[in-house]
Amino acid sequence: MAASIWLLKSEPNEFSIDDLQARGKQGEPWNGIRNFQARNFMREMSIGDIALIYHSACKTPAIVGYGTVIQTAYPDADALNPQSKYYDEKSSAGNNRWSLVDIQFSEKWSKPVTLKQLKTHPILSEMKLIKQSRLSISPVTAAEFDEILALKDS
DNA sequence: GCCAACGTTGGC
DNA sequence: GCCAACGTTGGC
Repeated sequence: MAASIWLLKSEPNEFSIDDLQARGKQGEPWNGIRNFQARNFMREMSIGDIALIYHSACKTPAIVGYGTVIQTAYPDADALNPQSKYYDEKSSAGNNRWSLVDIQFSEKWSKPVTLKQLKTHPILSEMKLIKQSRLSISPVTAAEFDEILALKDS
């Protein structure tokens, strides 16, 4: 089966694509997702899936490159740690509500595809990212991915 | 910093 | 199980 394509948001102040690149081949645990829809998408991810990286809450929101899924969903230990800002009192070792995947850096684009471009594009303006703006992880169709790649090379 | 959108919580 | 209140996200 062909790899699926996803879009993962991150705030560059917190964790940017440069930080992901710096992690090298060990990758980064994509922790702190506390939204059920986003979590469910993570649980559908397979090794080798493409993870577009979108920078949000910054000067120019944009898709800035992509990574690859190198570890499928596993329990998020931060949910069980009262010291963590991602602690969830409703989770327990036997019933951890939250999961995460590991993402490895693949490529940073010299020409990011901006939110403005997406919003004005006939196909990309229909993306889940745009339609459901607060969702931090969303699926991307093969057709949408083609259009995104065309824009970053244009 | 404002505020619209919207997911989650909790009282009933 | 409804829905008002609340909290968070994220573009502008």
